[in-house]
Amino acid sequence: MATHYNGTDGERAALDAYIKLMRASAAINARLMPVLLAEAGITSTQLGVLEVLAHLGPMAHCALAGKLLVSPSNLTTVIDNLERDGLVRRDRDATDRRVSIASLTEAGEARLALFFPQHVQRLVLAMAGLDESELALFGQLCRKLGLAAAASHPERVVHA
Amino acid sequence: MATHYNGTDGERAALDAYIKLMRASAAINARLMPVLLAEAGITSTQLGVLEVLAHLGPMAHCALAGKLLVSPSNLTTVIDNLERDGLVRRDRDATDRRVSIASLTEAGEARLALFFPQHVQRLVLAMAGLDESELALFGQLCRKLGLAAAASHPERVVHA
DNA sequence: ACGGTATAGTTCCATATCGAATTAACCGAC
DNA sequence: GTCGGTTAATTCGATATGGAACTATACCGT
Repeated sequence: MATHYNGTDGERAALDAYIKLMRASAAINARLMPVLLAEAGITSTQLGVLEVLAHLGPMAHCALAGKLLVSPSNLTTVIDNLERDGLVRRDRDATDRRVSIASLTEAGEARLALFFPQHVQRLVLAMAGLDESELALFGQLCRKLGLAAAASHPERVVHA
Repeated sequence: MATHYNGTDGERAALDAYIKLMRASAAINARLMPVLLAEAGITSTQLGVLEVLAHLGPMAHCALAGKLLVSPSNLTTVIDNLERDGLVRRDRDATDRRVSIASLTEAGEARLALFFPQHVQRLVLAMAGLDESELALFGQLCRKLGLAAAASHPERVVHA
């Protein structure tokens, strides 16, 4: 047991699973992110932005913040840095001038194409503690847990 | 599938599980941490420090950083803030004057005792997407994944 | 005893992160 | 058409976060 908390069984089960969840994500990221930053000059959140824009196309900041589960104010900073580095562009929406549409530049697409395959290689190594069937099961549990948590969290949009 | 990446099956499995892992931890923390900060004035990392000190007693910064998987420089900042708030105390080790021993103050123990039970209550709710047997299984998978990732990461100490 | 190396913390700098307040723009009721 | 509420994004201030450089101390081999 990772916790010594003197609560009910249910409490200790939840606390124990939570601690292991946080440890696992920290351990994985501690392996991946420093290399990514050193080799590609890209931080974790910046990668998230680039990936979403690459997969889903240009998107309003608001929608992007929902996808990435980060605050709008954080997103402003991250996109500032990406724009400064020439990887992302901001355009005002034509019909609603409040919204700012972020999209990948040519340089952004090129950069992503350059480092993403190696990043995935390292990801596979970092996740190698679980075999393929365990990964599938693990993913299902994560998804179930995450969706339930997000659903019971009224302020934040649920994103399937 | 959460990813559209055009890699091998193994790559997509790892990427998919990784994305779900990150989403789940973000969703859980998005539910827990704002409340903790608002009600107890305690951030996520500060809570980690308080918990470790409460369970394991006074500890050198170095050991604390290993337990929490954070950098020494980060820990300096966090302990600075905890010390300013009177929750933690620093003492120089008698035999090795390089090391700084962090320990809970009376106020720190009192504060922890005050908010921790409610925090655990909210944690149980946040984790309620999985039933007790699923939580146990999930914890095992997290642990296996995290330990493997940490073990293959030579720079950082492995902590069972 | 000395000198080189290793280790614990800290400082500094850049980035991330969030909440609150602010600004700009939209929209619905009247 | 205009006013009031709503929404999108930004700004601001505080904390977190990690790497690199630095300081102080310890240790080790000769």
